[in-house]
Amino acid sequence: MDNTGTSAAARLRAMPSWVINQVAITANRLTERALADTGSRRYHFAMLAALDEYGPSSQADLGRCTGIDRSDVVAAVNAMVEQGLLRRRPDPADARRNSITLTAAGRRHLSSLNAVLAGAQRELLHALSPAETKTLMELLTRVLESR
Amino acid sequence: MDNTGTSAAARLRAMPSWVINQVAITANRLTERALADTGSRRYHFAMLAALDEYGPSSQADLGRCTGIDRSDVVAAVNAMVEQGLLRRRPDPADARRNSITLTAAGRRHLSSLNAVLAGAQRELLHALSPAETKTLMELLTRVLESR
DNA sequence: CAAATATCAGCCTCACTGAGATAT
DNA sequence: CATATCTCAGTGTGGCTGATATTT
Repeated sequence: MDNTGTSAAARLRAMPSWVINQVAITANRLTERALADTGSRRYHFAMLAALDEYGPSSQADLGRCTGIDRSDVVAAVNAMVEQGLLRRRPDPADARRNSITLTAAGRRHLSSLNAVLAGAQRELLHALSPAETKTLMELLTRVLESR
Repeated sequence: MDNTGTSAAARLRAMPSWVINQVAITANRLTERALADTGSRRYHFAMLAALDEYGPSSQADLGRCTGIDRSDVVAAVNAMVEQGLLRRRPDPADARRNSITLTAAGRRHLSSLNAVLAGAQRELLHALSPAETKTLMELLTRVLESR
């Protein structure tokens, strides 16, 4: 072999799961780099965005609508309560639940994360036209929703 | 929130890096499950496929054409030499390198992995037509090659 | 000399599991 | 009772870093 150009094996380049994973690795690198100076991680953004969209939620619901495991939700809520971005209170209507709410600081923080992450998306997809990006998203969404 | 349908937040569903990552998680789950009874992992398959395609290679080249880190290549080669799938010899032409070659057992093993992984791809993409799959792969490949 | 290779030890995040306590 | 929520402790992989020894 003489792989000067860092091009991957044809067998791998033709395998959907491999290509998808490589793109995901790239995407995660870019988003992590973008978030580096914000004090937040990807999980944090996902939960802030969900709370902004749905309003006060239980941790279980938060996990469901972000795809984050229940036990990782606990850790992320802990961290963000500590940072003053979230408030955690017992849910008066169901004592099993915590009611998690965005604070004003959390809402401000979310909007700065939005800007930062929008930049990462552009970096990731700069080779695609808007129409192609739309097509890509539709296809990926179909794959995701098919299970 | 009342997220009975497990549908994700709109903000996340609209973010390319999030959707790509979710699909990658799904893909990795399916491929790992498919490989479960084979004694191999994804890294092992990637390296076997590269060796089959390019012939005997150094570990550094193997890492480059699979996207696997140099230090993880060491571990994977160790495991597969142990299993009798690979042979590791010093490269007579360059004493810094090891020459890694497929054994007959390695070649046989690779073709059973091929079958198993083809099934996982079908599972992953069953919601897409062949033409859509092709489009998806083209777009993802462009994203990958743009960096 | 600088650059490339192989190896080792170790880090961190993420995705996930299992079990327990509490409440519905 | 079964089910749901929250929490904790812990696992395993994957992607990555830094250092070292050796060779080109």
